[in-house]
Amino acid sequence: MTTGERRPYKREGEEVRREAMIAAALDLIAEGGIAAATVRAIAEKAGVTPGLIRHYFKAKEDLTRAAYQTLMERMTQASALVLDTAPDGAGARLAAFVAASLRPPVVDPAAMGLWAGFIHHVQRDPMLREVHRTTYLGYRDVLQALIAALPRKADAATLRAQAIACNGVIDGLWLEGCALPEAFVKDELAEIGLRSVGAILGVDLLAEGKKT
Amino acid sequence: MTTGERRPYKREGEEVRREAMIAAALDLIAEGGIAAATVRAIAEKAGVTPGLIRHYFKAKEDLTRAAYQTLMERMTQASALVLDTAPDGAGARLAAFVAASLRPPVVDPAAMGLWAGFIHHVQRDPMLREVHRTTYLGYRDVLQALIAALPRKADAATLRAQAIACNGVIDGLWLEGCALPEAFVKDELAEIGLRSVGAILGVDLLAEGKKT
DNA sequence: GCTGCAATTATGCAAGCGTATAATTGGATG
DNA sequence: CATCCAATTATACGCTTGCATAATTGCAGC
Repeated sequence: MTTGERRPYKREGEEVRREAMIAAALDLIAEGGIAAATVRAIAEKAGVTPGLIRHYFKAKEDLTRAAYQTLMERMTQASALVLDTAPDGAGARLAAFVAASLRPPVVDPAAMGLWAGFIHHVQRDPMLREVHRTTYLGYRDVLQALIAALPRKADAATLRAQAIACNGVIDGLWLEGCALPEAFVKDELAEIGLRSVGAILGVDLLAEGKKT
Repeated sequence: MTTGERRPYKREGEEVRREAMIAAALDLIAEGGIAAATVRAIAEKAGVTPGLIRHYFKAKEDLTRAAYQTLMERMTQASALVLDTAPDGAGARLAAFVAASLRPPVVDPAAMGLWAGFIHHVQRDPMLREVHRTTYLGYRDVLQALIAALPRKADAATLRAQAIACNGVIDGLWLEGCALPEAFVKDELAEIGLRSVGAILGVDLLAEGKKT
């Protein structure tokens, strides 16, 4: 029989542990849904014992909140990244942004599962709701700025409506690509997205997109 | 002390009980997410004892499957209903269909929560996946038929791409309306949807929609 | 190298979960 | 109105869950 030795461990800073726990939680939710992200499973994946979670998050709900915030920040900076390496020209930048949103790794069943898993909490928890609102509107503002940069004339109200519409196309196509990946051939969604956004705005984005 | 009397009950047909249990499960998921739909809670809401659920569904997963199928059938026939009362004329029918999809009661946070709650299961359970696939493609076919009826000329490939695109706009705007209802004024989404679908197809749906 | 304290592990509990199985009873049938 | 079976209830079991609390230990500062 074993001598009941206590598990050895290494001390870490608060930040390191919190991040490990959040990452573990997101991984588990992506793999097996919200139900798989139990305190014990998160602890194991993060390489700690369940008790430590309680030490850093006073309740599991707090960890959930932190995980959602992290997820949203990841998404936001992922789309910002595309613009860093985008070519010059308003049309080309918009085209790159749209196309990137409709191809892997953004189009990814796991990402949708992750996002969907949080929806219930977002609808009920005012804090999560605020995170959601801020992220959504922030994303739309980026899109609206790209649209505004196009060489056209458009008043503010039109601009807002077009940004909402383009955001809607992107989100909808993203959703369908994630939910039913085998229903579309490679790059089909990106092409449809470019054509649709172009039609809404009255410009030819497909030509711009083909350049990249 | 009570005399431990057994709860009286009324015998019902299989169909009645199954439907009651499915309805109870959907209600609970809509109200409190998947986690709230426990066997005991479903039984209570359906007016029976937990054991009876096992009598009609050999496992909880079977009830989940039946509930998802029912949800999808509801949605399908809800959109078909709109077309029954739609005015004559291809453009007007399409406009009515689009607008109805972007207004209550179709745009409804609870419906989205319900839908999101099932996503994880849909991604993992081949049977649910098939139900999803069939429903999605069926809906898109209806939309494609409406588009095909427009007085324009368009080849099959273009038709398919446009149907996907229009479906994407509708789904995306639906999603945003459900997720952030207060971010849009009344009928704003429907108007944006009509304008966008019209732009994609090269027709003026807004004029058609205004008539109703 | 000792000391102190925060970081970490270990243990335990009450509640709720899905499921199995046995005991009852409603109500159609003759 | 007695019979009988399916519909229904009742009870219990083994697991897992989130959470509380107590015991340990790594390691920085002296």
